[in-house]
Amino acid sequence: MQEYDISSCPLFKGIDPEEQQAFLMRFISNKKVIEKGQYVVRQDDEIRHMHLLVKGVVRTGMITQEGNSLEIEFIDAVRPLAPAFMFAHYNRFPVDVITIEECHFLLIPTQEWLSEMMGNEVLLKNFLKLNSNMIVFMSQKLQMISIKSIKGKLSLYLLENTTEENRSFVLKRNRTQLAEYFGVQRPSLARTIAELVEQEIIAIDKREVTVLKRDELKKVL
Amino acid sequence: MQEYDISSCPLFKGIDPEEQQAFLMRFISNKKVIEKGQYVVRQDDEIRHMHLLVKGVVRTGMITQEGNSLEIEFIDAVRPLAPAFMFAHYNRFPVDVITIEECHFLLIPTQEWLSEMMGNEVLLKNFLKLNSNMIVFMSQKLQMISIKSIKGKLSLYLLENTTEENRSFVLKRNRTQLAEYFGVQRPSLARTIAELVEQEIIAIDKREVTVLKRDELKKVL
DNA sequence: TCCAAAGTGTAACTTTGGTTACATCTTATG
DNA sequence: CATAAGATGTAACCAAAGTTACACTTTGGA
Repeated sequence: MQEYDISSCPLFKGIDPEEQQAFLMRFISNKKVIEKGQYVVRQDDEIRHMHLLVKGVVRTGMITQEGNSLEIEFIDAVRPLAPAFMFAHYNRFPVDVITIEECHFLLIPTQEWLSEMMGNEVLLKNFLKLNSNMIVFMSQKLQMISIKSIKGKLSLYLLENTTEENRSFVLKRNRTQLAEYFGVQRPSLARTIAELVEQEIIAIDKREVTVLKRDELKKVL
Repeated sequence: MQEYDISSCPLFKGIDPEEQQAFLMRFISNKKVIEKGQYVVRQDDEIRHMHLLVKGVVRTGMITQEGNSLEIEFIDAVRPLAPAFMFAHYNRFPVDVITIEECHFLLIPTQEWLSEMMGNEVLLKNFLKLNSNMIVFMSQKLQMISIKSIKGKLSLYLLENTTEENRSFVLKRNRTQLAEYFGVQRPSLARTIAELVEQEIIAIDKREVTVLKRDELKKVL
């Protein structure tokens, strides 16, 4: 029988290896192997099980139907699929999931997953944290997207990455990626950056940005 | 001693009145009364307790800093404050919360709330559902907002509210509200609707919309 | 080290949607 | 029923960002 190591999954962080093994033993009989290039689940399929990817890689479609880049995400083992959606009233997968290579899943019925969490505080905490973190991430994304102007998005980004004291930072993304992150066209972003530089609100050298007039940035928001 | 009825809170749905009473008894000592017009919590305050509003009304600031309408929300008792954020790594309130009238809160330490959930499956399910529903809501909002053009937003909205067979439906919102929902200006929305009518893709009479050319709408997305 | 591929800045032009103003229609309420 | 407040359609104008094209720079391998 094939062994799996689920210790890399955030759900099992802080849980004894023995307990992890015991967990695996309980659900190994629910193993499902899916060949390369097949659908694991389709968008709007009802979620009846916790789908735990224990081996392989999958690709998911986008949550946002439109956007500058098709938001395709790859998920490596060991990770749960759409854990944040399984207990919703509309408990259906938000995206298609397709295998990139042969994948192994543990399918744990929702009710049994609930029992597992009731019996293991760490597991419960980890699951709650995963969901909560997802919400924090989405709120930030929502905040960014709901700012309409490029100048506004950029200002927020610059203000969040600097303080009064620490006026400089190094961009983690290149210009093209930054434009994608903001959901705008690259030349448009370049134009806006050039404007801020022109007005001496910021200075920029390669990836190093310095905020010169913090107040001006705040005024934009 | 004042009595509270928490049965209206989705967290306690399906829980016996006796259990609800027992719950209240356990935490009634952690009651906190806040006068009208005072801050309950501020944005970025750490969340150390489940804040259960058992009496009164609060107002929260907006999640989105910009948008057409300032997204102010009123919360009536009995509801928890920001339950989806309490277990996040960045476990801080996403918004300011201010009382509209005298409010009573039950403050349940995070760890104790966790224990309550471990001891009551229905409570746990309700809490998970609340979080999951929040995520579903946010995904939908994200999807809508991330479509850039008004034509696109409108098309998605129309397609979601009709089928091949059922081509008509009655708008739940008036034009002004619809524009707010899309996060666009009302005259801009009116212009776009007029265009779709002009091209005979839809027909509209007061609140009743009929999709005439479904394919054209799909083409937009 | 050299070269192809990717990233970047910039300019001209187009499209979209925001802004403002106003006339008309609808609705709620006394 | 009368009337005022709010909702709606429309048009002219303006600002912001998308689009396209191209030259120049940087980067990562061969």
